[in-house]
Amino acid sequence: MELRHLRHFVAVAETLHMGRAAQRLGMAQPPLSQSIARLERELGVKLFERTHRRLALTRAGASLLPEARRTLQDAETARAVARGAGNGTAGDIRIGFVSAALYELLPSLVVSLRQEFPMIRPVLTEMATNEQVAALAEGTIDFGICHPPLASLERLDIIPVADETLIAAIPDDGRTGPVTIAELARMGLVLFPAAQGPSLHARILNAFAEAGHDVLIQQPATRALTMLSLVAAGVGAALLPRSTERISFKGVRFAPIEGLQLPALPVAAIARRRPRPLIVDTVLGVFNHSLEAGTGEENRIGANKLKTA
Amino acid sequence: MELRHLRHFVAVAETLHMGRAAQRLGMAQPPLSQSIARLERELGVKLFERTHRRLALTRAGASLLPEARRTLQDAETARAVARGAGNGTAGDIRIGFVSAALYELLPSLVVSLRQEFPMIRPVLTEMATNEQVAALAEGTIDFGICHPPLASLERLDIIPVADETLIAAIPDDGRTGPVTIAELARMGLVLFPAAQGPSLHARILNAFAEAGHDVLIQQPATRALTMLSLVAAGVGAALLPRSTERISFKGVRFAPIEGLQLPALPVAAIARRRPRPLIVDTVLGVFNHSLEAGTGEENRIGANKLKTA
DNA sequence: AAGTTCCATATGCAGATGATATCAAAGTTT
DNA sequence: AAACTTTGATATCATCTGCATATGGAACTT
Repeated sequence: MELRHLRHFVAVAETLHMGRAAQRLGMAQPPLSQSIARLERELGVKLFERTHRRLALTRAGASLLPEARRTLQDAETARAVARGAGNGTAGDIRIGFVSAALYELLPSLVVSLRQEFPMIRPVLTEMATNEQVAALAEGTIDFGICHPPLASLERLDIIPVADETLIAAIPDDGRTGPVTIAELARMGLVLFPAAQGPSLHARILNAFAEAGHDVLIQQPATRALTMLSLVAAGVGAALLPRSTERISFKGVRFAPIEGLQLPALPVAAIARRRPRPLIVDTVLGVFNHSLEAGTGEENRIGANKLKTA
Repeated sequence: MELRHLRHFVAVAETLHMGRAAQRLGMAQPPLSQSIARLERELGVKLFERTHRRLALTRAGASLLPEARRTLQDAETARAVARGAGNGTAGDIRIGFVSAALYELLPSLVVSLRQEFPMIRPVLTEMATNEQVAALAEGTIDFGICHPPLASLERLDIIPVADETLIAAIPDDGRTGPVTIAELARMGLVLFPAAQGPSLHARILNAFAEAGHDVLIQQPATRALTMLSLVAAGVGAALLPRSTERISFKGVRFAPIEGLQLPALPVAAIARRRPRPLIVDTVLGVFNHSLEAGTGEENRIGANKLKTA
């Protein structure tokens, strides 16, 4: 049994007329009759009732029809996916992203991808910036959304996307409004490990020092949710990208920081330099689109226009 | 592109070795290489990376693989369904049933069917006994669960299944326990139309007459839920098969009937006489099974063993 | 009764499929 | 380093499948 036979069967089943079905298939009627007969022989079932000068589906034929249609549809999809993978409009794209991208950048990218290239399937993994660089090097991901600057920027395209503001997540004290730098210093910080972003790490500590406060790092942590959990437990205060504010976490409140000139948190897209799979360029393009489209009031990130170089 | 090519591709993709794949496919290696090359040419995509004396899937190949597998799987299913439809183990079976079957007979049949013949798909329609007879005659259903006796029993196999006891559904009076025949007669009845089961209809009225009570039919109704709704509205009392008791309907209570020798409500399976599609015999067999299996305490219906004639 | 419609059968040809033989490249062993 | 092994590609040929044309036959229509 081959797809051809299923195509023939479906055509005949839909027209119930050998001649017309043959015409639709672009072939003559006799070989079509034979093809159907062959299929019936192989399956050991009559698919059509030939009586009364008219064709009618038998029960077996009626049962086969939807299955045949589905098989043909799948074959067509397979074809389209393979072709699409060739020109970068289908296939898997493995995306690494930092948690700062989780609430705005990533969703808008995924939505845009589904709309524009439904045959592209994003495979998402949250990972820190340095992990992304390593994963790109060893080919584990194709595309990263991370926080520059990067340690090794060789063989990578780095496209600045936006600057995120940092806000504080502090144990809920029942109050609202900003926290002062003195309060933050008193609580101590839950911060990412220095290795994970040495430059930003240093700049944050510097900012405190310049303001005349000495701040203690109570506990390093990597993921946003871990940090929030630690904050809720009263371990200290965390500095997180503003979009994290969307999470409501029992025992934690978010507050802008008063009197402290914290560095902005840059966000960039990274990918291997060319030569790289076409799909990477496609996704970069969609990412660009989704940034332009997303600059309404919903998007708090000042969107630097992304250029694919 | 034919299924053959997909089979070849999947074999090579899974072994990553032309020779072994060819062996698995029962063919020589050279034509397999050609077949793959042909597929790549048609799709316009390289599916394998041939470098390093070893095969490796390209991105396009990796994308195609699951689609190809799925297509082959569907084709296999199509085959199985067609074959199964030939020997009565697959396909649609259109079942008509009276509401008395809704809570015990029908579910156990459907469950057994799913277990024993997952490729058989029951298509269920609730209809009265006389409707079932007509539907069988014109080929709208294949199988019925109804209440004998039937008006025209020509060309039908009738297999007695069980006797259901009738109980009363009366407007909720806050009490529990049985109702008397006098009370029922006073309320009047919500009963099915005589045409829908002349024999039972007559026997019910007779039973009242013999007990010395004249009973008024307040309102004819066909479906169990309609009757319950009318009972709740205080129109009268309904006589329903005991399994209906499972429904809890606001404003209605169920009660056994005291002092009235009501006829039992026979239930039977009906189908066209042979010749008939094999699937009908299969379903009759499963029905039989499910009756035997279901004679635990959960089954209040005394199960007469069903014989397929 | 002749004509029309429609599916099945018969026959022939072209192209695809697969087999055998051979080649080429890369890695392994002696 | 040379011979050998492994593995995929290419060449050539036989076979078979699939489609076309021609024809037959049954059922319904005019």
